[in-house]
Amino acid sequence: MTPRLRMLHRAEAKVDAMNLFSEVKDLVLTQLDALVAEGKLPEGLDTKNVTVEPPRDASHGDMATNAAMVLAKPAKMKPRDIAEALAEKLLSDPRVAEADVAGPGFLNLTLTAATWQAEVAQILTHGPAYGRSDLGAGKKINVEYVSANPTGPMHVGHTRGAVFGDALASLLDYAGYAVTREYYINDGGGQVDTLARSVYLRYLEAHGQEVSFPDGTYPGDYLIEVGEKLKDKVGEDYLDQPEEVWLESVREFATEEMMALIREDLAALGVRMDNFYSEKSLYGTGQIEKALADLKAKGLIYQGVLEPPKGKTPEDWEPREQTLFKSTAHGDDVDRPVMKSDGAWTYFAPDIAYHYDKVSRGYDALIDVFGADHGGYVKRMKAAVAALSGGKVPLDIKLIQLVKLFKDGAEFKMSKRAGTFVTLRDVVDQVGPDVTRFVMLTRKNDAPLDFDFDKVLEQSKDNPVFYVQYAYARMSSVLRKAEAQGVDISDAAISKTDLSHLSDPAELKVAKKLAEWPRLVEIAARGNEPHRIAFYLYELASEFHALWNRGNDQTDLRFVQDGDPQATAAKIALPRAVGVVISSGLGILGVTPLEEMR
RNA sequence: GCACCCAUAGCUCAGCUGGAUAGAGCGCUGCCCUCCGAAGGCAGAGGUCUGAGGUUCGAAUCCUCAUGGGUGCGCCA
Repeated sequence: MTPRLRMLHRAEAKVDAMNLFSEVKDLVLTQLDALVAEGKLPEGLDTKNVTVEPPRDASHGDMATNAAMVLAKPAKMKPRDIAEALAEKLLSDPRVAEADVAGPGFLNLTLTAATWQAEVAQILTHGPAYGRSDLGAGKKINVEYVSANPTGPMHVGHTRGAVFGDALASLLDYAGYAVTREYYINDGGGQVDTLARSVYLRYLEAHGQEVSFPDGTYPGDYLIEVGEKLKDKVGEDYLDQPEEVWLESVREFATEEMMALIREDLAALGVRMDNFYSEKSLYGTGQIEKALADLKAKGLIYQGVLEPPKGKTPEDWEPREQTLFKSTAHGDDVDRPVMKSDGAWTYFAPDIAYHYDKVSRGYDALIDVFGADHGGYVKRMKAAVAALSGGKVPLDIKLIQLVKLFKDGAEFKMSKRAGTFVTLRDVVDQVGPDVTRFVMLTRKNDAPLDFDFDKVLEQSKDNPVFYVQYAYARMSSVLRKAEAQGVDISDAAISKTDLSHLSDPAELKVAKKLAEWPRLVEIAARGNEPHRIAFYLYELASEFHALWNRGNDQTDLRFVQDGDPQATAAKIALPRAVGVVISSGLGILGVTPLEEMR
């Protein structure tokens, strides 16, 4: 093995300072180096595929490494021979109790109880910082989410995207990135004109006129108030006036009103943006021109005529020459128009300019959170960012699938026309922000989500929100009881207690689950997958509930030892550590832990 | 027609960027409260991971094809 590879190992170890799995992986790599030095392994082996992870079956041990199998071929040795040599080396580490070769060449490791006890102590010492990672190494990352059109209140579909983006941003922050949470306001296109016309109708209505809402306007009640506010502001000035007189001013007024509404919706959900970026600000300021000039300089802008899509040619199709972006140069299927045949920008042009601006602001990575119906734009956006940044800034686009609503046991279909339109407010007002957020994260972003109004409020184990909160409440209850016994329940005091009694397999099982937390954070952050946090918390809660019930017939496993404050003081470390991790996890999801279930 | 996403227990879904005998919850069967919150726990039954090839020590995971769903496809954002 080369010195360069050894240095890589050390760098990894530093990154994952508090991750026990990484520490053991580092140990494995170090011992592989030692075997090389002793001439028992050939030099120059590539160890990048060596992993240390929890085995699927706990009876195999605490951790398993595939090192022997990965290295067998390049080393031209039998996997079992490598595994046995490595096992002997690893046993010299005080943390390793057993090292067994199994199956095709797995090396199963069992760690000493003291190692797990030390991990629990780490949790109590570091508190919320336990599990924090510097995986991101302070790199700047921009997460764009929600970006709902400023034409009305947010609905349930937006809600899922908002929760996902917000949790992802928190997760990345926890994993050591410098995160910016950003909202792109689509205030530059035709739909804000439609909004302005709709508000104008409500304005007329506020003046006592009878109005009707033709197709292509927004008939929603939420604009009534805006029409009245407009009346308060401008009085009769816009009555009987042509559109040229009022359109621009009403548009601006209405957009601001809608953004105020959306900010309130976001606040109700507990989402706070760092930055609102206006599409309109890109027009007439040379920004779009600048971005396109950059692409043009790279030879990616040209005049051309697109082929009609095969199999589904629009009836009114006719070939037109347009200004096109050569997105096919960066993986797209066809080139995309940036300027219409009448000389106006397409929506794609400001999108390019917006992402150009993000790149210019020096972000190391970008993430866009879109609705699944925008799946068709992924390739072109990635192509644009790849071109603008010279391939230096990765863009990950997360598509959020639909939310299906259920009420009274049946699917609840939304329809703007029928007025059965469920807003973010409807949901948050009925079930609260915490439940809304957690439930929205109990599915992968690209899987459809069923949201059942009755079920999410149910207090039973098939409601994951309740199940996790219940575990936290039980933990809190235990601490209250301990305190009533006169035990000092501060984390500082608990962390100083002797943890060597934590040796029952049932207790160690919980400690092992806790030790997975830092590793899980990194896995979730690497994949931009906050849902993993929610699933982990459910599993952790499950382990905790199981241990709790063991106390029913095995009294020494109870956290509160009646009439024995000393024993209690020692026993509450584990539940408290569970509480710390649950609290951290819920914090990433934006959910407040409950100390009591009421 | 093309592109992207998806297909895992009867149902709803996980599956840690290729690991060992594929896991939870619901539902079903049988147990556990004079005892820290039973709003919970334990045990059992339930699978050709849609199908067929391929890559390799090893595939639910990666590649190709097929089938079945979802989304989108210039002058709307």
